[in-house]
Amino acid sequence: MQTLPCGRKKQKNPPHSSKKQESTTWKIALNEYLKKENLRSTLPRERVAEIALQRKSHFEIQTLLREVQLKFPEISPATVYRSVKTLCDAGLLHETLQSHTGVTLYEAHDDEHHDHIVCIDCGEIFEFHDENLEGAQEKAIAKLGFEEAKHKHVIYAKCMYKKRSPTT
Amino acid sequence: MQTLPCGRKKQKNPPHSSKKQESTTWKIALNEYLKKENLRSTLPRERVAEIALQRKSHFEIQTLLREVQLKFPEISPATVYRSVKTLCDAGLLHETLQSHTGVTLYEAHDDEHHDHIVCIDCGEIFEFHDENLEGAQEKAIAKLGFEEAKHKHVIYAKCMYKKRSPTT
DNA sequence: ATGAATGCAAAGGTTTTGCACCCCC
DNA sequence: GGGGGTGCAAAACCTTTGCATTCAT
Repeated sequence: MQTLPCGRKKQKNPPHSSKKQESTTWKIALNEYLKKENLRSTLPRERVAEIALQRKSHFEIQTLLREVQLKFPEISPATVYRSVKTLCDAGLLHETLQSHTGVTLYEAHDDEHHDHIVCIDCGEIFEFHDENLEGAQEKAIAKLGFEEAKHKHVIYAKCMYKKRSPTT
Repeated sequence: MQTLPCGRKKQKNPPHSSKKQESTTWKIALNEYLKKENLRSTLPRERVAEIALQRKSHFEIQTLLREVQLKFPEISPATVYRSVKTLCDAGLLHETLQSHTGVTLYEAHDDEHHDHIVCIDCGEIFEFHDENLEGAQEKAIAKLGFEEAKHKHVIYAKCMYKKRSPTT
């Protein structure tokens, strides 16, 4: 979750939420998936999962890769890539969108739907949800004959962080 | 420009439009830009520009690269990449969005603003413009404190091409 | 013990860069 | 003739793959 453009923090996990429970939820889900698919639960994969899933916002695989390498140098890049793939298959992670530089970003799966605004200046990504916009979009899609479907809605705009820069 | 989801063709350049004039417009703009920046107008760059700018819809740089290599084997990949960069700087081309496979797409600059729908099944890209949606989006952005700005709006949805596929 | 998972290194694919040469202005 | 542009090849990067080994079940 990102800082809102106005500078305030949007608290996704207020101080007294049931955070601890959350952090084990994915382990259960992961193991369920692994069992179902006759895959095995291993330490390297769990570590990658841990690091990937505790990230609250969008990350690129390179960032994850570096963090894993830092904390667990013995885990190879190949394993990170393979684990991310598995986590996507398991539905715990999904590709969200491309950053303003064109890199694929991942995000922990979240049941509440949200759209994204990517700042074309600073690259910051903001999540938001707007009923009116959802409605208008649905209508527009329907008018064009598209089937109702999940959508990723990404708006590239300018946040106000850089407002100060004068004429640069 | 793409086939509309309903199967009809949307004709962007009807048979008797002033197509010829269009095809030289970019040369003028390009040369203006080059002059302004003290750059030189050269044949390889012009050829890349020609091929890139005559494409009516979205293309990936790899496709362009292959087409250039095919028509002008003497032009090196490096030149293609460099030319695309220059054309972007000149405002004649711009990165549009990512394809459903995550590759950056380019598009010839077009004054009329449009949004994109990417079909998550077949990858087909459709352009559209919807006033209501634009309005709702502007409001949503404003509410979040974002500065009015150009936006790229990409919706990933399902078109109906694959409706026939039964249970695959 | 069986086969999935891993680490390593090599391969693959795309884009960038260094450099000598070329050619536009 | 000066400096931008080009082609070539090498380098840089990121990701995937093959294979022997390890390890979960």
